[in-house]
Amino acid sequence: MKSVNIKKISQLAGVSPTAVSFVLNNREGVSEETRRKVQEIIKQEGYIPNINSRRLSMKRSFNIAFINSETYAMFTDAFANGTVKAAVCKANSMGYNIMLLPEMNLKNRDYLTTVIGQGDIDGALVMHDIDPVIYATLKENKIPMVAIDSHMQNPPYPCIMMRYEELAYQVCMYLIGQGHRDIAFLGIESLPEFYLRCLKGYQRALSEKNLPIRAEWILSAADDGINVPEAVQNTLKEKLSREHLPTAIFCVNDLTAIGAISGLVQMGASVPEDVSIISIDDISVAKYYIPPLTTLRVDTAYMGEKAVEILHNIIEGKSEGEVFCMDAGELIVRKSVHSLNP
Amino acid sequence: MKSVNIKKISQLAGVSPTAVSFVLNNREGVSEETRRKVQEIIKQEGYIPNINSRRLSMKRSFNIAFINSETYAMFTDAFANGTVKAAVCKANSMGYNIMLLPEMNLKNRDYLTTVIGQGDIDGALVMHDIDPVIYATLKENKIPMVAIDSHMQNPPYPCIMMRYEELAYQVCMYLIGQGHRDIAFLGIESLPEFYLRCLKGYQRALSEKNLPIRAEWILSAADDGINVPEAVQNTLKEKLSREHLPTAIFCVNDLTAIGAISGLVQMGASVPEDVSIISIDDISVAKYYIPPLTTLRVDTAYMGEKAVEILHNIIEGKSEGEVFCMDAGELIVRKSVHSLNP
DNA sequence: ATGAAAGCGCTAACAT
DNA sequence: ATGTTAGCGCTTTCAT
Repeated sequence: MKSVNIKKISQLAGVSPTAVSFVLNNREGVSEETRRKVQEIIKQEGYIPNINSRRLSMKRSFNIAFINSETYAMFTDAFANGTVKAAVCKANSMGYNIMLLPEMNLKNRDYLTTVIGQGDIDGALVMHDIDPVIYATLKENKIPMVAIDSHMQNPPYPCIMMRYEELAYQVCMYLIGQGHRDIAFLGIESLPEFYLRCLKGYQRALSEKNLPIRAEWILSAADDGINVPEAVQNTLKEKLSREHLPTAIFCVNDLTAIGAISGLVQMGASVPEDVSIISIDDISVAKYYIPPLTTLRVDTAYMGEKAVEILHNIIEGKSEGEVFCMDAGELIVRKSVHSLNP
Repeated sequence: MKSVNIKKISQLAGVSPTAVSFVLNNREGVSEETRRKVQEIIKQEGYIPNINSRRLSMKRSFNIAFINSETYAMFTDAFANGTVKAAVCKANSMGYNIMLLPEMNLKNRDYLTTVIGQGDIDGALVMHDIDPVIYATLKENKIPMVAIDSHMQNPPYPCIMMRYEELAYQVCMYLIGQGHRDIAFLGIESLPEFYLRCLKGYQRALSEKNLPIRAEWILSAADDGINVPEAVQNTLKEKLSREHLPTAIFCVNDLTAIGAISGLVQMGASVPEDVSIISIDDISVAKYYIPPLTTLRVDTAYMGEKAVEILHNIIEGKSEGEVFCMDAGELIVRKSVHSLNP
């Protein structure tokens, strides 16, 4: 197809392929005059270097894999939307392609090994956390990775983290500020580390305001990580009775909040009149839900970009990787919290 | 890193690199004995051929790009979830990687040109439809593409299609079967072709049952393709009055239905008691919305797989591409439609 | 059926 | 600063 290659460019410019290569890679070692001449020819011919040749000689793929772990489905995770888009743009602007890998079950794990063996991955990005087996595979093969929004308290790998305890604290303080005293906590078991961190924030806020922490109001849904709202819905109907309800529930994320609201409505309670709901994330449907969710927004786009930057630095050997903590989020006040203040 | 290459394998097996290459690619021209011996050595050494070398010599990338057009954000399109996952798995099983490209605005279009110029794409997949400029770029560069769920009536490119007129008809007939006579149509302007096809089905159903088609009940929201529910919400509040409402609205997709419901609720109407809502898609939140949506489910996973198959055949020169029509969908009856039958 | 050898289009070490 | 040349690890043509 495209017959113009580095050799042809070098001939047209009257220089050696090396000179052209240097110009292409912005390296010094060519005179300004040569550089300009080469650049002109390149532009004139619309020349774009063949990436595969480059890959072969440099033993690098310029590919970053987006890996999904077995228990996690990125494309049903509303949270991931902003992150992925931003990561793709950032990666592209830095010369990487983003390669999409399937959810990592046993069969697909072999595929990962193959792709790595082929030399087709320079690094990997992961949403939230990574299956230990997959992580081991990456490590064995010296493929650097960065987790975006790790839920762990002390993640063993480079990642972008939110201060979830802090966020939970902030959200609960808001509830208290609105006059709530009977505040329940609602977490999901598929995200145990995340659960614990949020719970800590909840407990700290209540303690600080001398509010009793009642065991009956620490709720958890035994979800499978996929159908979160449904599991939450069932949990609520099972564990709460219409007659004895908290005035507010802090749900660990929007999907949980959605499940909670639909569960409460099915029980005949109304939100926010009977029970206020607050959560963390601000996923795209949050503002169209009924009632629109009051939730703590997280800057997902920035997380995606930052993750790519960190990964790049590891790939280039400029860094060992880091745990990057995001600043706190922004509370988006909508309609799911009712004020009890006079 | 991995120092084992085809040469080493050939030496260990006591044959030529050519023989090994033939074995790797399942080509004839080697004796059964040689083949077995080579396979044994390959297994023993855990040898995986270098993909970039392969790409260079074959002038093929084994990459399929997932392209998003400017006015469309795949990761906020709940519909795309199932499709993308299935497409990735299928593509991988056929030896392709899926490369994620950013939304195609002007700047990113240059990136597409670059990626193509680099020789890094064998074919492209697109959700719904593709920007004409992007399509032209692909065509100029002889990059085959397949659109998944094209909304066009007569798409000029290979694609997977739903019979939306048929689906709309089916859905409206269901409404009529539930005793509804005052049925409104609600489309979105960002999807004009899709709008028209659904409208046709709506009109056909009503005509067939001798129901009047009233201009005032053919509603359209002037959305930007991104914040669909919000635009729909506003449209409804503007064009409908609480006193004069249809008993049912057929919304062209779930996101539109969500906007419609929240708009109606804000107007003081209740769904489905005052107004029934039905739509097409069955996106993941559909069953958690209040009320849970009655909607026509589309087999998104199958669409993704089929698209990859068709694309592969074009890439291999086995086919010119085709327009593949899906069978009709499955009506998921939940709570958003109220029966008016005695 | 088998192997030698010439690419594929770059990068990089080395010589000038 | 510039050019020569030898890879990178495959596929493929062409002899044998």
